[in-house]
Amino acid sequence: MARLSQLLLPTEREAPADAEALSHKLMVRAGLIRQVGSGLWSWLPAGWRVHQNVVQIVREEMDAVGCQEMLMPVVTPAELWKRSGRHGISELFRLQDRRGAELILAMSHEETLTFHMAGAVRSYRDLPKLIYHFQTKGRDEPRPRAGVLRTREFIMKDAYSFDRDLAGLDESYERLAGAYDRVFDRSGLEWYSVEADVGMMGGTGAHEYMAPCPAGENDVALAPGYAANVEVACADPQAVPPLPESVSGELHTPGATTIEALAGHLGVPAGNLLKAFPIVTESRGLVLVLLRGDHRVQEIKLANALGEAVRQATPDELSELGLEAGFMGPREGVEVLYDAAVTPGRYVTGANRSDHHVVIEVPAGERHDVRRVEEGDTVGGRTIRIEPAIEIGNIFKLGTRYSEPLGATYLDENGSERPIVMGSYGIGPARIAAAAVEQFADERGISWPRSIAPWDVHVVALGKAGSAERAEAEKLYGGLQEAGLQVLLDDRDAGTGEKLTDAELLGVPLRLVIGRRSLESGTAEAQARRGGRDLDPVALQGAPEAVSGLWRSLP
RNA sequence: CGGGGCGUGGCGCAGCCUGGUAGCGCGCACCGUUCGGGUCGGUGAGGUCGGAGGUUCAAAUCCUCUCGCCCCGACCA
Repeated sequence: MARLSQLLLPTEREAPADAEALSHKLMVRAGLIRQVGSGLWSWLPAGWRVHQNVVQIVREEMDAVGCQEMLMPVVTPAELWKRSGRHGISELFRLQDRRGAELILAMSHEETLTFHMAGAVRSYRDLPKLIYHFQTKGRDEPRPRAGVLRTREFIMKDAYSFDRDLAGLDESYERLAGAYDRVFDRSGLEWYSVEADVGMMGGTGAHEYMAPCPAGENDVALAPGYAANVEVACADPQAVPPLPESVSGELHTPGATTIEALAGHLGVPAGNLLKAFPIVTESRGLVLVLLRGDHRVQEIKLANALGEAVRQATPDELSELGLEAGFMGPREGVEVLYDAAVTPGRYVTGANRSDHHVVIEVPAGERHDVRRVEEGDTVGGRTIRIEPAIEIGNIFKLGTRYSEPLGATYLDENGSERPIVMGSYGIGPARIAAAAVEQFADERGISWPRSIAPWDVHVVALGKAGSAERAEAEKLYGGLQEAGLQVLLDDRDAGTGEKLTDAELLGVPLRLVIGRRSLESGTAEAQARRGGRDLDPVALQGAPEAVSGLWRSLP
């Protein structure tokens, strides 16, 4: 049933006042989604059609590489998560049943599936296996945002691979990566995959699939032939001229507590300064990370370089060691760590004394790449740019992170017991829908790629109820449906402007208008939503075939 | 978790500072009009002012507590 007169499609003239992101505004205005609570959203009929279209594409491509669909519950015994060590995660929703037994809402399903595999897999002959499901995930996000982009409950396609060794995992990983390429190509999005952080929990490789758009929460570093999340990106820094010899010794720098102020005061580029970033780790205590003044610490790279979690030092910890914010520099008794971009030479740094800096000679020695890459850095001579993107999928080589604690093992040819080697692979259909809105919307509204659009064709019937235009539109509606097209008919008793405006807001790829004017020539006017391009009018005689062809020619 | 902001008919907002029986636009219902870009005119319905407590003759407005929501940052298996 796709008559607008009867459909639940509450369009709005104005966006919710608190909406910021384009996809948030448009998806609410177009009647696709409605908010229930913070990070909790309902999908109205038209929105759900988009979501289901994405789901179907994912399903087909998963099946095509031999991935088997099943279903696991959301409510899960806490015991499984205690065994894997994930019960302590702060985003985990916890609950109790009537007897007081502890349960959780699954954030993903590694534990549950590994538990099943532990029981089902005995021999290397049972491997490999590729399994997936679509299921609701619960994540008590500290800050849900931007409509459906980051929510506390959402549907995810999560797949898992089970192999006997790393070589097998590599094969499964490549196979899923191929399926992912096809999913995102078919979704009509602009996308790319990037190197990603594997996290502190081990894992041997990870890629994220990114859809570039302004509302994206991730920053991606891009150069021809290079793409990486800035959490892990590495690049060659831009050169800076050496510090002029005229600047030397101890410098009186009253109030120059920021890099900008200090560089301005001395009249030298920020790259001549040495920034001190105090951190604390479990095993090392306080460490002064030293990097060029024009650079910033990338805390994930730093944590990976140190092999342990990192936090910023508190003011108390600093004053205990006689360090003063704004005038900090290397000093005896404090461990230092130099960023890789700090080449040996002269730099201005804090003198560990109020209102004073000092020029020091930095020697050659151990370096760690812990800085965030900057726009204008280079990779193999090619310049980096940084853009925001939405993470729409990820693939991750888990290894034995879950199989070991959950006892998922198999016997090899020699009869020795080995842990199963796993991979995990996620896709968020809601994010694909939101990314499509972000990427293709114009000032009039959404412009869906035809592969995920809620309908293929939007037929607008002008004229008043009972008119010849309305009757012809009804006929066209029926004919197009018989030709296998998904058709939405605007049969409301509304004004022309309202109908056309709503059609543009909703963003169905092909719009056909039947009005008095078009009837005179026995045609329906056709317009492609993408670009608002007028197409040749379609003769009502034989319209279904012509429209099918037209539709296939659209993006 | 830190910072900022907002809760007043379905949506968007004013009123609050300076207390005195709640208002505007859109939408909605009905009548007429119009019928190729949110047409025009008329009539009308709809609100415990997020909640609780307090001050006061009187609270949307002042005070206390509380719940909810948004934005920036931190965080993000």
